[in-house]
Amino acid sequence: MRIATWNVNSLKARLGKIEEWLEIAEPDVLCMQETKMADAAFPALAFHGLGYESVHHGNGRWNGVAILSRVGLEDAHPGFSGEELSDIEECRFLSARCGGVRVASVYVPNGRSVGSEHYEAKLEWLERLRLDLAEHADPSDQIALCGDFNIAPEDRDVFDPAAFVGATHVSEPEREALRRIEEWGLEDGFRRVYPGADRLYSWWDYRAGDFHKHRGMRIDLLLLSAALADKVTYALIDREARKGMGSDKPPSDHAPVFVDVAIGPASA
DNA sequence: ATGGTAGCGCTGCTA
Repeated sequence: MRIATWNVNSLKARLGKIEEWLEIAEPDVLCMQETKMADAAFPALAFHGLGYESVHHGNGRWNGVAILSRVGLEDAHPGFSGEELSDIEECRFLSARCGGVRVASVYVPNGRSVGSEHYEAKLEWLERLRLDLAEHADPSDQIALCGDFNIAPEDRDVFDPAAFVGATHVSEPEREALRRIEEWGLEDGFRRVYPGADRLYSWWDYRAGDFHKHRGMRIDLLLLSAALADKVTYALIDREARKGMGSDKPPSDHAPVFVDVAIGPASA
C-alpha cells in the first residue's frame, strides 16, 4: 500500500496538478493539507473519476484537510475523538479507516514565532494530539499519521541549522512534543528507508529562490505504528512535483511524500 | 538587503 501526504497550498489552485500526480504516483491513500476550501466546494467527483473515495474537513479558511483512498474509506472522523464539530475553528485533523489502516491527515499549526501565543497554541495542539492517541488509539494497530507537522525532527532536516536558531520548526519544545507522540508508538517512516540521509527536504520557501538553492526543511512526515513501519519497502519525497509539473501556475511550496508498506491486497 | 512569493480576495493576513 502506498500512503502519501501533500500540503497542496490551496486545493482549488492545485487541482490539476493533484490529478496529474495521482496518475503518475498512483498512491492508494493521499492525505492533503491546506486545502483552503469549504466542504461544499470539495471536488469529490473529480477524485471519484480517478478511482478515489474522499473525505474533506474544511471551513474555507487557510487550513483544511482531506483524505483520498482507492482501498476503501470508512469511519471518517473530522477533528479529534470526542471533539464537537461546532467547536472546531481551524480544520487540522481528519481520520478515516482505509484498507485496514487508521489514517489521519494532520496539519499542525505553524506557530509563527517562538514564545508567541501561536507558538504556545502549537505546543498545546501537539499535546492534545498525543492525548487523543493515548486515550482512543492502540499502538499495536495499523496507524499512519500523515501530514505537515511544521517541525523538522532533527538539525539534519534543515538546510542550515545556524540560520534557524531561535526560530520555530526546530525549537526543542516542538521537537520534544513530536518525540513524545512518537514514543507513544509511531515512527518516522521516511527514516526507515533513509536512516543516514540528510539534505532531503519536503518544503521550500517560495521566496528568494530557495527551492533552486536547495534551502528547505523536512517537515512533512508519515508517522507509522510498528505494524506498518516494520513493513516499509520504499519511501520518496517527490521533488519533481515541487517544480510545477508542466503547468504555468506555481507549484505548492511543499513536495508530496509517500511510503510503500507491504500490507494488504495491494502488496500481495 | 530585517528582503523575498503565493493564495485568498480586495485589505491585510497567513504561511
